[in-house]
Amino acid sequence: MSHEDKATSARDPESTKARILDAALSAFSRKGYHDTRLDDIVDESDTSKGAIYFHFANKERLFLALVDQFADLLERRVQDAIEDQPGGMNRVQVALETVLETFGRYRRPAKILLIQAVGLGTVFENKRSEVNDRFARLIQSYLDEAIEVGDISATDTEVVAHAWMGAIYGLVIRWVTTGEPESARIMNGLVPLLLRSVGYDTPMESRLERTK
Amino acid sequence: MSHEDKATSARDPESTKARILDAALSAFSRKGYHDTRLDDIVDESDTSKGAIYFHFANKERLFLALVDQFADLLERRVQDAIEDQPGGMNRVQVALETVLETFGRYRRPAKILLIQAVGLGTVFENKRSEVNDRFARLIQSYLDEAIEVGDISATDTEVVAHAWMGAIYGLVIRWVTTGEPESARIMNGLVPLLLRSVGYDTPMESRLERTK
DNA sequence: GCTAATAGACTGACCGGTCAGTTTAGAATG
DNA sequence: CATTCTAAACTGACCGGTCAGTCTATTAGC
Repeated sequence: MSHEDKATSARDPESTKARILDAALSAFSRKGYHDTRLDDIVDESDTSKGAIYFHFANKERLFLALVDQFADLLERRVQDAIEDQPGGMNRVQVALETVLETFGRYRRPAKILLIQAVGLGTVFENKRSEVNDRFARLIQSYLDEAIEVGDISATDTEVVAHAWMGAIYGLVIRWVTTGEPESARIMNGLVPLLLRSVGYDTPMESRLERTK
Repeated sequence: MSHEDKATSARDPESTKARILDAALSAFSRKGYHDTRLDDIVDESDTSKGAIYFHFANKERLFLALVDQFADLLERRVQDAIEDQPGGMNRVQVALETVLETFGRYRRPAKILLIQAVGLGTVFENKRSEVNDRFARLIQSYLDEAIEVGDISATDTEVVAHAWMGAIYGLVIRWVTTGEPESARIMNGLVPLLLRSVGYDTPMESRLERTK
């Protein structure tokens, strides 16, 4: 027992930090902020308390790092998906789909942002509403664009954007916790619903139903 | 100073319990579950730790009592508002308006249900999703009714109901925390938006805009 | 109608576990 | 051997929950 017990690959700060973030993601998303002990993260990351406090100022910062990390990812993905889209309502639709698809692909970070970051104190609440507003404003700007282009008629786009975020959150939260409305059903049901809410009947899928 | 200092009406179990619930409502809605100390509630209610534990099994139960209290109120109000409404889309609209109006009138309980009850452990999460589903199912049943009557065409009403709850939550949360979109703006913007999302163009307000 | 007994409501000092954060010693690297 | 990083034992504030005891009201006995 001595020089290099487990392949701890000691001396690779980046990998250590990544392992900590990984374990934190797993633990926080499972048990929430308060029910996650630093020692849980130590165990799961196969590191130590000292390592955590070397890389992060405290528990709160570690948690916030995860939120930021995911918010950045989400924004990047939306902007990448948008950029080679023609203006107007197309962008709105792609933005919505990307947000949904990203939440679907990254369940655990989504859970942290949408659930575990809620109802903690002021610091977290600020961060959360900061991230939230960031995306609401993004959507809002695409909506305003679509209005300018004439794809849809004028409305209170701020309210629309926040309502949409809320609708997405509501369903994703449910899906993340219960697995219930399958992601396909969410995709197929929600996006047209939202688009219709601003009077944009989604093309490329004619309405088949019209019973009675 | 003597026989009956403050109108503390000491020895009135009902009023004591009510004072505790009141103080708990105030404290929890302000600081959240974990940041609220039992002693905060003791101070604010002008009672004692013992009194709290006489009336409630523990901190958790005290909190859940508040959630239940508000959920019951909300359901009662919706059902009262609904009952003398003709079937179909009218009910849907009135239900929506009542939910919104109730959240508006009872800010603090709303904040507890929508924010402070999120991201606490399993017990709370279950309670929250129980309450949430209760209202989603209520809305869903009115929607199904409206479809049957022929007011709107068929859709995935479960997804719609949850999306609507989410949209409402999203805006109310924002309003409760920042005061931002004034409640009038929410009412006027959100309800038509939601109704339009299922292809029901709100009557009694013709669309004026249609630029270009 | 006075005292005693009982129950119910309430008080608050205190206990004891928990955990974020600190410290210290030492390993790896260059 | 200096620096950077990690391990793990340790500290102590903090706070939910307990409980022995007090206070008041009501009933029973005489």
